Amino acid sequence: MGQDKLPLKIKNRWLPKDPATKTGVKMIDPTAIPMYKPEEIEPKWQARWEADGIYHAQTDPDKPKHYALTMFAYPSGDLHIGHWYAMTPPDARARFKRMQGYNVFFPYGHDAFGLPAENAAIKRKIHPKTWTYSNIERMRKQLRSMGNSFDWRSELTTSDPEYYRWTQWWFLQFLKNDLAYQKMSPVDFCPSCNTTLAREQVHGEDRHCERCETPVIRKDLKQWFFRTSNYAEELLHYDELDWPEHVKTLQKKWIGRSQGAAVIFRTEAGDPIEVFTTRPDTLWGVTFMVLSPEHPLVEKIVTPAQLDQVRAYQEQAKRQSDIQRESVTREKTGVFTGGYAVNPVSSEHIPIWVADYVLMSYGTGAIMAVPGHDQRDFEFARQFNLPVKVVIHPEGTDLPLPEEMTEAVEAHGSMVNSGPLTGTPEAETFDAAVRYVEELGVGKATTNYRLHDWLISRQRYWGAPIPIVYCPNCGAVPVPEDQLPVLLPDDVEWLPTGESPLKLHPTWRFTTCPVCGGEAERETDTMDTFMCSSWYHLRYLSPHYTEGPFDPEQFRYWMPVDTYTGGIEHATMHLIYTRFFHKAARDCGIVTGNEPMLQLRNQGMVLGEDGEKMSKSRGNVINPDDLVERYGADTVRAYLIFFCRWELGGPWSSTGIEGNSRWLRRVWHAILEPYAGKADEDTLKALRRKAHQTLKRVTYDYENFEFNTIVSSLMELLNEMQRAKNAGAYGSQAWDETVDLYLRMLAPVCPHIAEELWEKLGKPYSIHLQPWPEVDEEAAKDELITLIIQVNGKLRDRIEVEPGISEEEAKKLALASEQAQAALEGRPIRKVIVVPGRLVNIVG
RNA sequence: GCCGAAGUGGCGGAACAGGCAGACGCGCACGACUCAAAAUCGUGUACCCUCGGGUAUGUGGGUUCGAUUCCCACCUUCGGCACCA
Repeated sequence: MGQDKLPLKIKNRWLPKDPATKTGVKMIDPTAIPMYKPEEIEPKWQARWEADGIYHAQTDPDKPKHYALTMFAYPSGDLHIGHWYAMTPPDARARFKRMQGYNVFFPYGHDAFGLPAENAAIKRKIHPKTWTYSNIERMRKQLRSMGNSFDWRSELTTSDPEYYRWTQWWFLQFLKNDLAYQKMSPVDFCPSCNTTLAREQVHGEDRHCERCETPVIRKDLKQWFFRTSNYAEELLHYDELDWPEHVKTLQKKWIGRSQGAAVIFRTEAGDPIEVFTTRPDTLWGVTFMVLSPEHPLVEKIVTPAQLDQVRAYQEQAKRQSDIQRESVTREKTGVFTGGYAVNPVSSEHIPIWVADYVLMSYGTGAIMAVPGHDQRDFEFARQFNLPVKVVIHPEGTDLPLPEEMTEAVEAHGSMVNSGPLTGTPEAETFDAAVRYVEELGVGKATTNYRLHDWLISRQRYWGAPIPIVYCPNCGAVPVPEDQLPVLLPDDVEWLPTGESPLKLHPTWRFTTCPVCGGEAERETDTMDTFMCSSWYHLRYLSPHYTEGPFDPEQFRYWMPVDTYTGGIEHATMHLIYTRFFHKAARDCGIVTGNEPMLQLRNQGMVLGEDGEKMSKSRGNVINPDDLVERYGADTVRAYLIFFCRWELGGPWSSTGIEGNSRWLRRVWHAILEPYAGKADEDTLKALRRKAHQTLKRVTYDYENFEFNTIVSSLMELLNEMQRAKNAGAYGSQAWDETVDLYLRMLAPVCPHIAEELWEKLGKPYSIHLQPWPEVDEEAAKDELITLIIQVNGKLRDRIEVEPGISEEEAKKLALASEQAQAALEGRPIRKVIVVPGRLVNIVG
């Protein structure tokens, strides 16, 4: 280094153009300045940092810890600009925290199991394992080019047997503690991916697969579930968490708590039909019941006369999920079963219908229909000429006649036409109705949740095998822990047939029963990959630990995660699963604490230059490797941090990044090119003031994820430095102090150039291990402030005053302003508002 | 339909707690350097204007001495949910 000379033609850059401002400044030998060559300094420092292990986190009870975690990515093969955007600002913050004296742990790994590997395998005839691991190899290199301060010693890959051994172990712990169970149930099945999906992986009104958008179908399969819904209530509590409101709202909606009552109706034959209602106060308004087409009782109550119709309807409903549903305002459909139920409060006999607007997956799959006070029931009643009753009278309204109603009255009100509860005032209806059914022994208050148990079985190859053996004598037997991992065989036909590929393996599935030693077969389904990502933050702590999923000593020091960052798309999936997982693990006695991640922040998305989502088909994809080659990683980092608010994201601009490239070159030259001259005291004071004001601002911004203004503040400071330098500040104490602060503030954003300049100035290696500087409040203080003078809220004048100016003095100065007086046009002054140190508003 | 986020110059964005709207950057214009171009440096850059000022933060109201910021209604864009009983 230091060999490259500047071409002579740019020797007079930075020289003031106006002779009057020259103040005798003379540049000393500009040709001695090496050029800024990121392509040379970046790999050099990356190698050095890694060799020296400066980002290795070491447990140190005397130091405050900071576990900064960024969501690991699926190794799809190429590092996308989105990965840079997700990882670079958190890296800058982790670096800032490190300089602040925290013992920072910032790990990285690969979420390597999953469908794309299998799909690629099918398409290109490459083994999923080969594909995945070569992608990982490639991404490792790309990840290193970012210059992130990852602690690579903790790198993990979820498809390594060393990792999934413990994924299987967790499954066994949950099984042992009755948090995992197997049941036959209608599940969502993607006919294109040939596997079942968790409820969360089914999207949209047409209920399509999140990955391939094929509408899912219902299948009755015996599958494994986790008891996520046991934690529905606890998951609604966020007191310990500093999470974005938006994410909490999404989760709360997803969990879907609703309070109401469970009420048992009976068929005329005496079979119970339990329903859930949020409106027990409308019990006397029930005029029919509706069962979901899949409801088991349908078989029993359907009369021979109605059988054909009901069967046909059930068949059609089953196909429904196959069919793209047309519109939101679908007409209600349904069929009468021929059976009748008895209303437990009124003893009225009411018809039982089957309709697909009642979902088997919510509540009990059966409802009491109150067309007078529920819009859906109302529409159904009108469709099939069923009676409507009015039993609630909202205050201040006229009681409508059922035959004249055009919509249901959903408002609350006092009870009418409700037997012994008639006349109950609005405020008491819910409690009175619940008490009434409780006394009759036909119901009770309950809370219902939308959240389902988590279906974790997948009929795919590239995942962690579920460690279960089926024995004809002993049933489903867990594989003993000392026999883990249940290894995924390599020689498998992974073509999707709708069956688990492992089932087609000639030998793998055959084994012996761990209990009786007899012939048995392995479970051939694998686990949902969200299972792998629910606990990776724990494995990072000790990725090669063999005594358990993590080293408890490491856990005690590092957990919980202090800062977790990633995309919003995981709000109702990964982020619910991992919270559930931690709570379940806590209840198994394996971990302590209630929450795994204390602080959560989400980044937005980098869009293409056209403002649209980046996609290959649109041709608007930005490739980070090309950018690094052209500008260097520091410029790419700076641009990503600068160009928009991190949580919002925004469109990429290929001219915008030029600005950041220029900025770093200016930083380079401003600091390295010497000037002769002597600046006056005021210039130096102003320089220090700006430096410390910037430090104050930048410190706040790093702490609060306000990344874009970090870069703009540093740009402002550079502009000030340039002015001071032109005025002869170079080489002064104030200059040296400012440069020192500048590099420390720059280091988290642009680690390479900061390190290089730091070294060139003869400062001790490494800048990334230097302490974060303290703000000199005295130096940061403004000498003069601009006092704003308004008349009737409009700016009329501004005057320079001492910051400590008294209200009286400010008022006097304002009233003395000619501009203000002119604006008053002789009107009398009614009021004067003085905001100390800011403005005076004269109202006249 | 319900829930959430966001609307500020030609563009990306700034404005910590209701007090100078447009920091910083891009782009553009002009100038310097150059034979010339690029690069670099400098200056300017919301709109209107009768040059005094006036108008501007999606639209319309409101609160306030004062609103990009708070409240109400609406419009647009993006995201989530999808008959949840």
